[in-house]
Amino acid sequence: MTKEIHSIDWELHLGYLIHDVSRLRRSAFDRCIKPLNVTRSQWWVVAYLSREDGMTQTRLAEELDVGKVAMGGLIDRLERSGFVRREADSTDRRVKRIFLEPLSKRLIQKMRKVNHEFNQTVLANLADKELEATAKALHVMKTNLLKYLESSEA
Amino acid sequence: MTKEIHSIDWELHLGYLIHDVSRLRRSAFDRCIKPLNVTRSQWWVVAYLSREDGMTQTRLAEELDVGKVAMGGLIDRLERSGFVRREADSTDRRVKRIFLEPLSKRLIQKMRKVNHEFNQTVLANLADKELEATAKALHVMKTNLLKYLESSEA
DNA sequence: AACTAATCATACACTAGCGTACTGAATGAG
DNA sequence: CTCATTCAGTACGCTAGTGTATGATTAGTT
Repeated sequence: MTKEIHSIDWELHLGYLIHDVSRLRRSAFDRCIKPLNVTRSQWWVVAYLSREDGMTQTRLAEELDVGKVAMGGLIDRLERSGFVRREADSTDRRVKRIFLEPLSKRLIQKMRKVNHEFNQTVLANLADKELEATAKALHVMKTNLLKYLESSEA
Repeated sequence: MTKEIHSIDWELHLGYLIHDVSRLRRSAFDRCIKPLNVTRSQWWVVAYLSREDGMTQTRLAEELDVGKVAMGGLIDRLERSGFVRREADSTDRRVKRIFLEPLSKRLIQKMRKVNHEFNQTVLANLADKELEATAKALHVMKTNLLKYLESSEA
């Protein structure tokens, strides 16, 4: 029937879809990790620290593409929950380095499993080839967006 | 080189990509509409009202898949900016209906153009066929996610 | 008619993001 | 060496989302 769909339709459709999938993905993931007593944003901090312990706050903020203030708040809450600790840098008295506490190691173990199961759920009924094509298209969009954001930031 | 990529790689990759594209899309869109003096969330409310003026707050919250409290706040701000007005329902004294003010009509006109240009930018260098395939894959993910969220909400 | 249920909007507390302004510390130019 | 600049982290105020609780009002049941 609607064989000839104009590009404007795909534009809108795709916009909604990306928005929806991303939102639903967040909701679902949040529900998955609720029992672990850590929020999605907080988990990302721990995940990055697990690859390189002792980063500075500013560095973490850059890696996660988040403002320094937001990162400060996240670390406040993570520290209060006992997942990380702040430590003063020995050579530069401005910087505070963030280290994982034992509690986080346990979290990381549990999260590995949750992550895998979650992806299985989301990507069910999709062939590798489709996933590859989708990733490629999304990558182009990402490039377009980065270019746009760069060009208009002046 | 890396011809044989295991599905686990795509899982992760795709997760990051969806997250990134969605985030960058939001940032870019926010920057686009900054001159219009309305936020992304607020714009969505106006957009939905433009299709059916005079909805109740609860109905709007459902349509936009947002909590009633969040919707209340959005309407507070939209009302303060003069984009909408609250009106008491004549038959049910609990409900307040939201109506667009003239200021919104002008906004809608401007937004039409912004939206089109924005999509052109994001979807540059992508063929219709690729967009179609991507939309299809995202739709499957959306279905998976909805099923999961439904099943686990008990 | 009276009591209970559900419903609409709101209040409060929390997480999370942004932007701007600020303090203290380090660094680079003159 | 000193002064200006840069940089790390924080404070404050705003938007936006969540969940839970509450008051008012309506609707349903007995």
